[in-house]
Amino acid sequence: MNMDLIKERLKYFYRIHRRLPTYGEMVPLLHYASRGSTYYVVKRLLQEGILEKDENGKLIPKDLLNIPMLGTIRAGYPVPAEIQQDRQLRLHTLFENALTASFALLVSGDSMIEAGICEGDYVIINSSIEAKNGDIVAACVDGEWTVKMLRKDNDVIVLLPANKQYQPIHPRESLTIGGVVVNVIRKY
Amino acid sequence: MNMDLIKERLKYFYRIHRRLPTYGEMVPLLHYASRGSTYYVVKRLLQEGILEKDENGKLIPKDLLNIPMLGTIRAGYPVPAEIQQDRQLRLHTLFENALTASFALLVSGDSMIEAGICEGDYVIINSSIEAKNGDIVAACVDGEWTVKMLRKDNDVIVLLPANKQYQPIHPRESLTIGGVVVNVIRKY
DNA sequence: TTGACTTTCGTACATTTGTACGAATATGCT
DNA sequence: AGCATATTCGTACAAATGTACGAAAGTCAA
Repeated sequence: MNMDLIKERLKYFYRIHRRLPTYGEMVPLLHYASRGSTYYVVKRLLQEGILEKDENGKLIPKDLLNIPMLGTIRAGYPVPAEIQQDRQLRLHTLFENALTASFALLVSGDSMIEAGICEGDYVIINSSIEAKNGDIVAACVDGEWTVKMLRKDNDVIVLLPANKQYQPIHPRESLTIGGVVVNVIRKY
Repeated sequence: MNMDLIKERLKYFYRIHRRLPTYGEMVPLLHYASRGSTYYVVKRLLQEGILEKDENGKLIPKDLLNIPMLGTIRAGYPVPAEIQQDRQLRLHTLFENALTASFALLVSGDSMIEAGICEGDYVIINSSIEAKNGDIVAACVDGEWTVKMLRKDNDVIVLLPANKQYQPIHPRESLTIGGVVVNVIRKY
């Protein structure tokens, strides 16, 4: 039994079903003839840390939601991508701040283009994190919402766009910080 | 029984365990006294489309991995975010192309800055999608990897940076398209 | 209050589950 | 070849699982 192939098949099942298979369901999936075999093979995956069990003894995914991380790529002049195989981009880690007290907004407009936030992007806002100087925030200025960079100079708050064609915003009457942008997600 | 509260509790369990609870595990989680009750309540969640069953009759999450989608926000001059409650940003949908035949790369450099791809971003490359004109691709030019926009003019291929300080790349000897960028993810 | 729902509870039952173990088979090494 | 180890199979069993159903309790409007 090829461990990588098994991992692939489990990953496939997980993608389709959004859950791990039971030992019984693994029998056809992994092309075994009995549950004893799948039990044995899962034991090995547990030892290798590819799967985990929670405190109720149920299997939970560990490295299945992940995407192989091949290394760094220059977006400047081309240099070799330092291929560092077998690292994994763990989506769970990437979105750890997105799954609690968060909401998403679809971006329209181009005022944050120089910060890499474009029309059509989704920004994830965490409303439980306190906004620090320099954070990109979703703010309600004088009754209207926008995404900008927060700048505090001793109690004077300015919201800076990341596009030279726009002016900094100096809140007049009211300012509510809705939360801090913790993720930007783009889909092509 | 408050459906929203139940949803919250299931979401909480899912975040901790990365799987749905069994009917038995739902009894303490949802503060019921018997499995009959949780079975009843899950039946309602299924009717409302909050949970699903796969073809094996097992529960699978539907709206649990998701992030509330509050609407559109202007990154230009502030306008009211058109709050459209109860829509959900489904991470699964956003990454549907990322979970098959894909790998991730960490971006360094600034040659794609005008396309909103910045240093520190993760790009997800799908190697099974054929690159079309205008796609952002990971390509190996004369032995070195880079992220650029693909331009094909009758068999002449040019790789365009998205930064005026860089020149278009005209592959001399070899060009391999590693795949198409399907997602960009940024974490602050 | 009455009556019609809706929700919860407890119990029951056939299946499936995780787990264990011994026998059989395959694999690798010397 | 031989032997040791790793893997697969089949069977067994207690526990948990999904499901069904009738009774009890709760809710709500007339």
